[in-house]
Amino acid sequence: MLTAGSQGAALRRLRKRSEFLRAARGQRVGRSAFSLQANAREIDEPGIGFTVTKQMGNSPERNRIRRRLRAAAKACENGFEPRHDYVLVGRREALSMPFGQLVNELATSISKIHLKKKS
RNA sequence: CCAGUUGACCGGGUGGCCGCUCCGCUUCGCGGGGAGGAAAGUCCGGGCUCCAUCGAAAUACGGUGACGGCUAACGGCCGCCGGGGGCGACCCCAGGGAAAGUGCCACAGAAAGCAAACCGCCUUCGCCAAGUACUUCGGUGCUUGUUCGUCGGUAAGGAUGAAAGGGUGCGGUAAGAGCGCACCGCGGACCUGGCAACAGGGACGGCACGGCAAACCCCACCGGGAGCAAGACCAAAUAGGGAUGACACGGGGUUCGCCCCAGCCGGUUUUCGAGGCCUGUCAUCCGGGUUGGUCGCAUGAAGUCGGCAGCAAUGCCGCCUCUAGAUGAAUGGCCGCCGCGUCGGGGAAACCCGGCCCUACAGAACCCGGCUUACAGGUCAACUGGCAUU
Repeated sequence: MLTAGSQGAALRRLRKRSEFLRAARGQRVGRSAFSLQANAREIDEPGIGFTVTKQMGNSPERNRIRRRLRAAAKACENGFEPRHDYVLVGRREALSMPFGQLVNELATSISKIHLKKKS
């Protein structure tokens, strides 16, 4: 199932409703293109999930938001810390924002959310 | 060339890097498949599944509605008819029944369905006036006429309305009127053509039978309900409902396997009577909910090409193909090149340079056949009306 074996940074995809609810109880950081939620988990591999609600647009637009966020998450794969679950909630800005900016904002959001947690 | 009508189609291409999902294999990898014409709205029709009935019919309710055909079926499609619109190609139509019955026809108008009569027109009579004849000078008779009243006639004309009991013309009449005639319209036995809807002709009738059924209704035909979160199965864990059996509690018997008898009072079973039941442990079975997984799940009324039949929808035959299967939901992210469009500049033109956009509508969720709605830009074919040329 998993393309395991390579590195510890392989991302695990969240699929259960309970996993999303658990992540939503943790820290969160907001940006114009997305909102990042994170919470600790006992599994070593970091988990990532995506949420795009119906208010964001029709079905092709929602798909596009989720795919761009997924590609951005893949780009900062090494930034995610183990033993944590992350959920990205999409916003409409994710459609039009340049991809480089999207990746930068995600990287800073990840470091910020862990800084916030320690304080 | 310009304007238009109808039908069909495309809906970016090609590479690089990094990914997702499914399938296969020689499994630390490799190879292959991977959104649409509407996938949409969920408006119809089916397949499939469960429930009910296990047979259809009836009632109720809902739907459809010219005629003929196609289809698994349809409210779909094709052909044709009728009506309406357009110079035309062509387009639009919820297109059965109004002498089965009930009901409605606002406002206006005299009157909205039995026909009736407001103004008007005409006749009789009365009153009045004028003229005239006679006169016993008081009047009487006759003729004509405006206003008014009255007994009637009439539906030409006016006025209202979406609609006023055929239309136009001539004759006719006191005035009028299908009262008579001609043409048109209407009904129509019958004849001809057509499978039929219907079309053409039409003796005769003298005009009667207004509209609304998207008002109730009548007629014909069709329809059981819910839907893949249908439904089937597996596993785990949790609380503990029901049934059956064994053991344990009193007395007696015993061949030590077990058998027989008793169980008051009280409580419960809605009430009364009868009957049944009451405690604990263990085992088995049944039932209920939760979570996860597997199947359902893609070979089908399937598609390409060719042939035949048919005006067509469509059907038949042959060959070949396998063509997405996700489930917090894959089918993508980024970057080049080409192409399209558009804007600006240069140029006589071909074209060149630069910028923008690189697209519209929109994402499979069990599967098919339709309908409806949305859609940037573009292509092709047939036909129509003009203009020019030959």
